[in-house]
Amino acid sequence: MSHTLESVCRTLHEKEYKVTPQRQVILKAFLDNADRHLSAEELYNLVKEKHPEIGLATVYRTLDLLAELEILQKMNFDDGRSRYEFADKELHHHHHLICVKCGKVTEFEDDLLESLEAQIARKSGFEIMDHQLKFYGYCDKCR
Amino acid sequence: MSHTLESVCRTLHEKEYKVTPQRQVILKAFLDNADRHLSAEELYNLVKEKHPEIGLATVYRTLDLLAELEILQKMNFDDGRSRYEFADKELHHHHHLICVKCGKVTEFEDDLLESLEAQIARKSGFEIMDHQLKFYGYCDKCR
DNA sequence: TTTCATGCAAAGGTTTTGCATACGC
DNA sequence: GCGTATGCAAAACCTTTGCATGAAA
Repeated sequence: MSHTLESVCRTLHEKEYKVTPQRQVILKAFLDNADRHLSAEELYNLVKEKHPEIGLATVYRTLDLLAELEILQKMNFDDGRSRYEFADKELHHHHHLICVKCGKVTEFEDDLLESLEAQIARKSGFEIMDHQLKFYGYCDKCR
Repeated sequence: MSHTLESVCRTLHEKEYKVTPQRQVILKAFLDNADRHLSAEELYNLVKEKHPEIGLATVYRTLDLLAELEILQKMNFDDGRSRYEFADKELHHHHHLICVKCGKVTEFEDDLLESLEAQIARKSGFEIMDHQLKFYGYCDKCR
């Protein structure tokens, strides 16, 4: 079950945040490019096409807010800027495959880390809440 | 087999980079704190104590060089700055445990991702060269 | 009407760069 | 002596913030 404009607006409403046109426009642009791991500036550039009045700071603030509400997750793919994706808490974790040649980020939809997590918790005394696994290599097209 | 001042200087020499006093001082400070995942500025502050003449830009340039030579690896622990650790290519990979409360980064010295890597390569067509796995949670002291 | 959100510009923090000087080899 | 490395300061880059204005509820 994925996010929709309506479901996110409902969440904003429940948490007593205002459902402004800017937030809706930004969210819609993000939803329309859900697979692209957009950065703030990329999203700003998309939004600007139809809504040049919206400021970059508003995009940053909206992304911050959605991340705080755990609707989005802030990610780092080592390209010097933060990128975002939907945080589907119910879904299994997925991993990221980062092409070191073209920079494309794709997802791999199996988790398979349970036994490793259990082992680490047992051996290290660390209480694990979350993880993030990135693979670097060459995508189909680049190798 | 880990890195030493001598081995790294030898590599610099072989690759026809100059073995300057600044590079040696910076490298020594890094070696003396090999477990701390120092950032450029932290390293600069250490170095400055005894060598106030060394500039921050030189620290950045030295870290860049050592990363390019694959002596160091640039890491990102989501605290807004790059951190570095030795890249021991021969050694097993290790994973990072990041405490979300105190920020401490510790290492877990088993890899155990071979079968997952094989599976991903098979299913996705991605040629995996490297990976990075971070666990977020609470360390011994913080929970 | 009250409170929160926005837009703009300025400031912040990290990293990079230009350039004259210094120095390893 | 040649060519790279350094130090300094300025610039570049991404992100956050202050503040007056505007709009949601």
